Amino acid sequence: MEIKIESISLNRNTSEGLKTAVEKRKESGVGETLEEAFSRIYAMKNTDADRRKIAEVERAILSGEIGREKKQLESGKKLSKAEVIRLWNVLEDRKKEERIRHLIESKPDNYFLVSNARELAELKESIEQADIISVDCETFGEKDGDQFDPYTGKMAGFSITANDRHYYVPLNHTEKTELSEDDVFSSLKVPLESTPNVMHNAPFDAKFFYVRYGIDLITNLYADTNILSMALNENISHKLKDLAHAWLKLEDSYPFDKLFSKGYRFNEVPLDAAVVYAAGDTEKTQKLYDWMMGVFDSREDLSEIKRLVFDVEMPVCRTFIRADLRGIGFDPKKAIEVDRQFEREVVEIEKDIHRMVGEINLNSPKQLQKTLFGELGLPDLAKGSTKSDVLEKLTQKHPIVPKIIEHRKVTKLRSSFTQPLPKKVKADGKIHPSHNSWGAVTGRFTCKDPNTQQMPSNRNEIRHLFLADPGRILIGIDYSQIELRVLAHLANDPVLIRAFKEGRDIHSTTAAQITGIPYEQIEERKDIDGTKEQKARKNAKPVNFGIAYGITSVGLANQLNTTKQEAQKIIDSYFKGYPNIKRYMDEQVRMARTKGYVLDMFGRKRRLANQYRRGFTGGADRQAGNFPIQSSAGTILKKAVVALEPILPELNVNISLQIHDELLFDCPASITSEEVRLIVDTMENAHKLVVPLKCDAEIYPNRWAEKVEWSDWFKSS
DNA sequence: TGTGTCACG
DNA sequence: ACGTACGTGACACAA
Repeated sequence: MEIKIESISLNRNTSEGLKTAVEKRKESGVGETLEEAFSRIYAMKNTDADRRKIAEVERAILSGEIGREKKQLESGKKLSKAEVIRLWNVLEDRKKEERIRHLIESKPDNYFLVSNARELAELKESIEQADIISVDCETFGEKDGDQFDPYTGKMAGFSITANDRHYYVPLNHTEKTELSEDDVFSSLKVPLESTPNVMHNAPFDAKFFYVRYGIDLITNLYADTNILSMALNENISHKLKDLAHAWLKLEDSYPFDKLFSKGYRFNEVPLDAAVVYAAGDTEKTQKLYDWMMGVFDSREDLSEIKRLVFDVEMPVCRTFIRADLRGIGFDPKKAIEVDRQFEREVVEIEKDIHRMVGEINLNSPKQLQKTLFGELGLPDLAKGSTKSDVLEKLTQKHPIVPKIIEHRKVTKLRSSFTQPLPKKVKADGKIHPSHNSWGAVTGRFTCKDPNTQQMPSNRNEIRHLFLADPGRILIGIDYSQIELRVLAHLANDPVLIRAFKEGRDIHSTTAAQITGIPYEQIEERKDIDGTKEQKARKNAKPVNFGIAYGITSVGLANQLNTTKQEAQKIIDSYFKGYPNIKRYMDEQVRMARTKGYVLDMFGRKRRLANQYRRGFTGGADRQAGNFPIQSSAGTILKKAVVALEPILPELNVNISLQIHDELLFDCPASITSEEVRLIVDTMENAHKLVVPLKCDAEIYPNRWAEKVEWSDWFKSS
């Protein structure tokens, strides 16, 4: 590898240690001593990282390790901060070269580069003899490609660990081997697909193998060390190298960008270095897996979470790798059309706003602050914050406020949805999001590229851009009030339990508990505008939502736009009406404070000791109250996914998306109402609580969220 | 790179 | 007395 060094060393031969002022003056070369130059640069506005770099360069110059840049010296320029940073980069590159040299020299005897037919045959045999292998791939992006995207990125090569032998198979390196990609996969496809495997971040690697080479590592995916790691401790860093360091006490290994220069791609790494780096990753994965399984098996208290991992998490992980690969249809033409319409709306709003206050960048909270609280003199209710729930309260004070809120909404829709989404469409015309089935500390999913969990639900233009495949329809099935049902179960609260058993409206029930108005009276009069019953129910909704978050008077006051005192009264009467809920929440807080963690219904754990130590006491209390509810609800949906596993293929149905308490299914247009009921029943019976679970199904024949009535759809088809 | 804001459940 | 809703990811701005 070649690293360009643009500077020259003036003083490599000068003796180390103290130098005279004369020498320093000479070295700096421009009538300023180095000491003066550095104190000048130290006095500038520097970040902590900058200061570290400056100190490093100062040390290197004074020790003669590096000299100033030739170009700068010749033109008589004083040492600038920019030059210091450039010199730091040169030093960094030198260090990288040294690390690579060390890496190559330290190659263990059980690391093998697979570069010819004989070595390939050896690897094949190793895989065939192994009970389980670990797999990892190295990727890169070229031109428009993204190294993290299996649809546009490429695989430089992959590594395999089998029976403590660690192989790297280059596929796409600039340094060629005797093997083509065809040679490799015609030999290895069967053993790779038929041997149970373990990966770290399995969805990433499995998708690359499947998309680039049609290799299915999903069916035999046995464990993902990222998931195992979440099960053992959700709070730590789950990067492979960090885990190997923390748990295996393996010496620190450098991540890619600490080893190779900026812009360097893995396919450009010399093979003798690549093999050590890449095979090191599968060795770590394998050793982590062995270590973690040892921990799970030796500790009785971990048997429940181990069951959760292998009976629920791993099957769900596999299901969503397949869901992401299948993707979901998208309508980019319509997206552009909708974007144009939004643009027209924005132009109109901006005209109105400029008429009122002149030129202003509405995207800049700073400028907005100045205009609203400065020039217009509106009251600053929240320390200068201009977020929309604060602005909402000023909407009567000045006609510009509702305009700003509307402007925010529409520009948000454009910048987060109509503009970026068409760029996410792959060659097959579909969007392929990336679900992480245990991405959140609460066990919930996360999703990215794009995050289909945050498509707007109040305006349907965006969801309508997602399409059913030709000849097929989308069906969305969501759990109704699953968190409150879980809470009723966990807290064993008689009022809440009875409400769910009798199929009562839960917001009216809470309104009755808070106000003392009889439930039936609220139900009767809740649709009549201006009645106290309607108002009571409207106020009860945020209470029901907030209760699972660890409600506070300030939080509720903000939601209801009322005073802290008023909110506190509501909370007090809520807990008076639901005494067991209060007791349950207190119990979680006590558990978190004494034991340092809380548990959900299925043994999933949230460790909060650190939060308490850091003085985030109130926050940790609320997290303790929220976790069992959020986690249990999420796990019930995951159990439903597992329960559906044998059923869906029979019905020719696939899961497309997950939105926390909802699944979006891709179904044949010919699906019958009985078949949909079977899916609903399976979801409702995924787990038995003391209250019934209830699901609602919506039929979307063409576009997501564009629903037709159940009765209409099933009579016409 | 961190902060503020806002989309979702 | 203090500072608050829980959990995410994406984007624009300001350094």
